[in-house]
Amino acid sequence: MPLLSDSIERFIKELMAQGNEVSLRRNELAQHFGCAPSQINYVLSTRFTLDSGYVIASRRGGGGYIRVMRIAGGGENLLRYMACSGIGEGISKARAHAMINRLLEEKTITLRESRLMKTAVDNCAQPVAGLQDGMRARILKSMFCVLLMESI
Amino acid sequence: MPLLSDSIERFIKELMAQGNEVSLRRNELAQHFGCAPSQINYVLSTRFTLDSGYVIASRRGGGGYIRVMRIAGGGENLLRYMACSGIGEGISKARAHAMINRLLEEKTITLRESRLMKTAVDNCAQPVAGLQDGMRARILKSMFCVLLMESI
DNA sequence: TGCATATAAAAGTCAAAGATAGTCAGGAAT
DNA sequence: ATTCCTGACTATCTTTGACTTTTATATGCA
Repeated sequence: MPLLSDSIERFIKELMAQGNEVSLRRNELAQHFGCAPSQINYVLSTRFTLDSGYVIASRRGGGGYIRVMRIAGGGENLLRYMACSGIGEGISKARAHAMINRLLEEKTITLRESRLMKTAVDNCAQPVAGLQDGMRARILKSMFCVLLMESI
Repeated sequence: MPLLSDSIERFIKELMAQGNEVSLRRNELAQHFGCAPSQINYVLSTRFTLDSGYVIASRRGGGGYIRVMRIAGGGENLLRYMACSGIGEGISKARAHAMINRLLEEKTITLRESRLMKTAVDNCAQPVAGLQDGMRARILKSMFCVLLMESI
């Protein structure tokens, strides 16, 4: 008897065979496999991670969905390496900036993009009052300011 | 089956295709979509917000109406407004996305930039193990993945 | 006529119900 | 020991309906 998680993983990957994206209803999928809905979350969070090249987006409420996207671009490129292997569970500010600079030198990103990325990693790493909303506000503001500087 | 709210949103935006303003009768519109009149208010208050560049004016009583107006103009002024007045000490995910979408529609930022910004605000607001380095790693990874992704 | 009041015709508000998805602790299986 | 799986609880998004407020118009009366 194959593992439930493996079956669900394979099923989702088959759905994605055409195209790099698929949209799921969590409850439907759970019913199809006769398991708890939260099992789907388990599979997604263990088998469709950023590190393994997937991005998940979802929405709750009526008309809710889970979208699984596969990151394109096979093998060799620098970005892929950086995204998948170059960062572990944690990274210093210095290393983050170094990686961003490297992408800029390779012309993989623009100057503006590099500045947006740097301000995001710089500002995300300090604690802030009003936890979630406060952090969001700080990062967003810092990015707006980057754009504003650029436009002057 | 597309979501009712989405259909109504699209319908209103199509009506506005010519010109930056449209006038509606709430009850007529509700009847057209076979829904409760208050549904229209819901759509207006979630999809036609100030952050996303709309202003609503209305009048009750006989001859009542709802007028939806699109605020024109992007660039430096919009950025300055958003950076200075648009965000307080905290901001929700929904508002942050609305503002970023608006910048995109006004062509003040590119699609790629909008995706980088969204992923930064989305990922900065969840707790993470290994506080500072962990947060930096997650944001950086998520931004690298945006760059890798062909389509969202 | 001119004013006050009633009636009708809008639109607004808000809380509750419905419809999804997410989280997390803990037991089960390997 | 680690990975798998579930269920209870939480969070978010949509839709509705009962009730309120506002405005225009009709009616009645001095």
